[in-house]
Amino acid sequence: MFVRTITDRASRRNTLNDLGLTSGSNPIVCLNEFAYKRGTEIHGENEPADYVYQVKKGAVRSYKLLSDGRRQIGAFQLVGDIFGLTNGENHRFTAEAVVDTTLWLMKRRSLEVISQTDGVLARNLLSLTTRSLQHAEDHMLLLGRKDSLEKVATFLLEMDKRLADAMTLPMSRRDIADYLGLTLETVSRALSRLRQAGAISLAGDALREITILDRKLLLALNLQG
Amino acid sequence: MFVRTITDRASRRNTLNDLGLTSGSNPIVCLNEFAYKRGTEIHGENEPADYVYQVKKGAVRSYKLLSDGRRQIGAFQLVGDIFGLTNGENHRFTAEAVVDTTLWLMKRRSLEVISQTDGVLARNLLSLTTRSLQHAEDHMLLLGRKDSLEKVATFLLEMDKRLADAMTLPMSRRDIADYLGLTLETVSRALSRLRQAGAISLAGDALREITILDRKLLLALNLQG
DNA sequence: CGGGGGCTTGAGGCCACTCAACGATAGTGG
DNA sequence: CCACTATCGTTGAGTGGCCTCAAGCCCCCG
Repeated sequence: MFVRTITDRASRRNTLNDLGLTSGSNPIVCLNEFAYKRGTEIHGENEPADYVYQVKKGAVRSYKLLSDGRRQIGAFQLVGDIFGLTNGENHRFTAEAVVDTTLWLMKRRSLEVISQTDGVLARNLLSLTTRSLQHAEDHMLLLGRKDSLEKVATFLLEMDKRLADAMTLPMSRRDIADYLGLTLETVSRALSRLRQAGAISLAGDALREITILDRKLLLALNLQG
Repeated sequence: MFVRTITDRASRRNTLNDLGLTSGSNPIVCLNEFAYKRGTEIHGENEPADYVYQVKKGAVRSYKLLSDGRRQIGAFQLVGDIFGLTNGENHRFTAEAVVDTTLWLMKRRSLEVISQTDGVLARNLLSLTTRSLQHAEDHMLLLGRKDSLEKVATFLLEMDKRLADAMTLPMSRRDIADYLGLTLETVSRALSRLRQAGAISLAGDALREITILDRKLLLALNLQG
């Protein structure tokens, strides 16, 4: 695992802009780049939240565990996503690298201090939190009220939108299952049914290259309001 | 349904304090009291969010619907709770009065304007959003990974904590079911099993007075991290 | 070539759902 | 006062969707 302090201006400005830091007037946020091997932990649940992270490369899963090992993944963080934000002192999820992943790190304290005087940053922190909340609200509907085919269809449409180019899923069937509240076998069966129905095609390494052939069919399964 | 503008200082100060408005320096937030009959809609999903609400008396359910009528209640708002906060222009839930309910209303615009200059208010808005997010995160774990008995046990402990005095549930079995991702029959069966196990007792109107007799038993079912 | 990890597929079982009957309570109107 | 109805909750019987367990395939890698 290697560590490097970002010194080139371009990288820093890019990230800071995502948080809406206004130029110049702010002290410099401590910003590091950090690489995580596939499967390693980024932060644990209930650990002190010292850093806020942004995905530069790779993908992250954030999850909670029950004491007997059942796992619920609350969200996947993909390139560009910011996570680790919290008002309290501790993280509420465990975060792990799904694949080899590079993150930008910021000191949480710095953000807190700056947001006291920088209204733009403060509003962007609220905006990020609201976006997480909205995702969680939609996901509650999925977990509580959709059947397995609908869950997988919704998942594929979400990934299609967020991965943008060439949909190669970074996560395993087990990860998908723990995100959707299913077992990996049920996910696999749902994907097979969608493939046989002509909605998608599966290819590549561990059948993780997925192409959407019939979007209407998936949308029909992604019932909304 | 009656409407009355709050004019007495005590009520106003009480509510504003919940949001952390600092005294004096702020323009007065338009604040009304509004009564809703049991079952009536407070605001609809995707409607413009003009107001923010605080429960003075009663209880509120906030839910999403699928097009075929399946319903997922994301949260119950009880006395003191603030809801209707959103960054976007529209509400993301439909909110209905579970029982006859009285709310305080505030103009959302006013809060937005004030929070531009009032750091304390801004931070409290973030804090409220974070609390909602935390609840949603915990609820995802429940919906995705707990069985019916665990769900009902968790629900009872939540209500016990939040209702404080004399636990008379305001909501029906159907509401509970739509909150927990179950059917009303399954909720009823789970309650019966908990009663037979000596964990709770049921009494009152529609068997909505629930007393916790054996907290350990419920806690054992409320597995965590 | 053996082993391991990830995925699929099949067989069988179980938990929650569906459908239905029934009791209790409150409100309504004759 | 009593039917009548509507609402809410409980309980039983049977079904079905998802889980469990197991086998087998593929691919990569030592």
